Amino acid sequence: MEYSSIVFKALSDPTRRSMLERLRAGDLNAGELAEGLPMTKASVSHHLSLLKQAGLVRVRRQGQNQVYTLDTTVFQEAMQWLMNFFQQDGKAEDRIPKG
Amino acid sequence: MEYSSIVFKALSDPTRRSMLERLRAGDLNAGELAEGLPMTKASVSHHLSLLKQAGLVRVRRQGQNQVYTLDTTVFQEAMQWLMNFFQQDGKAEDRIPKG
DNA sequence: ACGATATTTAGGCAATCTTCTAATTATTAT
DNA sequence: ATAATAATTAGAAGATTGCCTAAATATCGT
Repeated sequence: MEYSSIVFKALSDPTRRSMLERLRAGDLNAGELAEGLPMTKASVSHHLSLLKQAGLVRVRRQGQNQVYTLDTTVFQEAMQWLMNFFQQDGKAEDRIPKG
Repeated sequence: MEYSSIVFKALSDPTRRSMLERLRAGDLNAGELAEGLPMTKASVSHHLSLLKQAGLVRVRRQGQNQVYTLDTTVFQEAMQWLMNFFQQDGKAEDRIPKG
């Protein structure tokens, strides 16, 4: 699948977006990410695997835990795709000055 | 479904993204949007219906044609969601100065 | 009103997605 | 080595997606 598709698909699920939002405040392990979510840890694990695939998070083992970190690189790429709609040869009335 | 989900899901398909990119250059009718795409007009119509649902395009009838226009409002909203990851109480090393 | 053109809607099929339970792997503590 | 804890993987069910063909709707020209 195309890379942009993977990223936007990953962002299209509310559960995954809420995980990403919680990771903004700091790293969390899989168990912590599962807390409060109305689904099993197995399902949470599956969502995490998709986020990992999309490059939106990285993971490292810390003892018994898998610790997840937000990877902001891909966010910037997705943002850039969206920004191109305004900055790069778009219609005049939609254009934003380059600064 | 949540609004953000609808928008990101709409953006997650390469066919739909390519349609949006072509609409940047100017309005196109359904037939023109279908040209060059490896699928039937019915399928293209289905994709257009999803883009409309997401608020990414608007449509008006012009004689026999349905003319599609890019609606940039929603792009800005999606962009804002992504920007929040950097500007709003993110981790220090990811933060971008507010200007 | 009729036929041609433009587009959407309906119904169906295969693939993918989200969730589950059960089984497996990895690490820690005894 | 064994038991406990943390997390993933496997396999299955139900919903959704993306595509198709066929039928329906809307407009235009005669």
